[in-house]
Amino acid sequence: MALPSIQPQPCADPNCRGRHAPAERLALAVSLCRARGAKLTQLRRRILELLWERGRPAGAYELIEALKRSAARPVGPPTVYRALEFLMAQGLVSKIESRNAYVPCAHPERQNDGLFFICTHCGSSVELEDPRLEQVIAENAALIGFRPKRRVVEVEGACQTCIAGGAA
Amino acid sequence: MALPSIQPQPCADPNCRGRHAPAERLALAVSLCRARGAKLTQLRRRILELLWERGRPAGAYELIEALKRSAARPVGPPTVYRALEFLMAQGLVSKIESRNAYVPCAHPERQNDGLFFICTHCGSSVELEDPRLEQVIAENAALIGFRPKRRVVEVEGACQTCIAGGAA
DNA sequence: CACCAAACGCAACATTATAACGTTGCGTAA
DNA sequence: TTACGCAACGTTATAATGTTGCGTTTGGTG
Repeated sequence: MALPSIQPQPCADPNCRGRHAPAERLALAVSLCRARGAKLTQLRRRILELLWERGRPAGAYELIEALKRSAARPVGPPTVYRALEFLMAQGLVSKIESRNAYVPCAHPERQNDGLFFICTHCGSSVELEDPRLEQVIAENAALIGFRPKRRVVEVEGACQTCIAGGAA
Repeated sequence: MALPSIQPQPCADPNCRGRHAPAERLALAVSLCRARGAKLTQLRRRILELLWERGRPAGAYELIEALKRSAARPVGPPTVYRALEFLMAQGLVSKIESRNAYVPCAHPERQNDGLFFICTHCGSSVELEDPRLEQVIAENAALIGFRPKRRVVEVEGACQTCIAGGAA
């Protein structure tokens, strides 16, 4: 039941563009949580799975809808929000603040927050990483004596596919 | 009536930290809108003024409350949201996505979006600018053939004052 | 088993944002 | 003057997102 045959692979390519197999990423999440003693329950795992399957930011209420169809019982908003809170605390999910939506994190095995590109036409999102971003933010924070805790970097625009397809 | 004695000063200091006199920034907004043929109506100006006075991100419903006290008649949510939309289109206001709140832009005379530092203790925010940020984002966007339109960069943490005061 | 803490279920509520439609005021032109 | 067009604003209702409070279940532990 616990995806026994799949070995999680730490992704070494910072420009992999988030193209991971959901099952493989899920196995990594299981592995990480076990190592940390964090309880990735059935519900939490199912929500993470839904996010990976979806391939684009999903709102909390979209998840509730999806669960209503796939789960035995419908789940309420508090339940989903609590699961998302857990997943975010574990670095398995990020919130896209500009859309009130949630995406699975490409690289939960690393600590750093991502840099998100969200297409306003098709709604897809891609997570990249760039250490220079941390650097620039840290330098600016130092200018004003600010101690950063969390950062949000989101870029809205048109993705390659939509540009090529003439939609943008 | 139109703040006749104050001359708006384009701020040349990118590290001014947003410390501007509200009246002076308001005069600049009036001047910019006139030059663009954009109508900075009484209501829109009043909302911008409230944001400058407040000195920290304000939610739409806070503004509604403030207007209820200061204006002849109460205004409804759509009215405030439309005014904010106008002010954002003119680059006079930015939305802090991670807080669902709105702040006046320090430098509407320049085009670029800011880099916001928001203190989770006192709620204050500071807007900085750094061209390297545009550079890093542009390079990453190029990697995936993405065409950026708008960006959100927000850093949550503890400000100098709260650190010094022991609150953080 | 008894106990406890964490996770979950549920109802109600709070907050943020928008839809849909009506009104006002102002400029223009017959 | 009247009619028209248009942008801003008003009003009501409602959608969308997120939270609180509290009771119940569950899974581990002595």
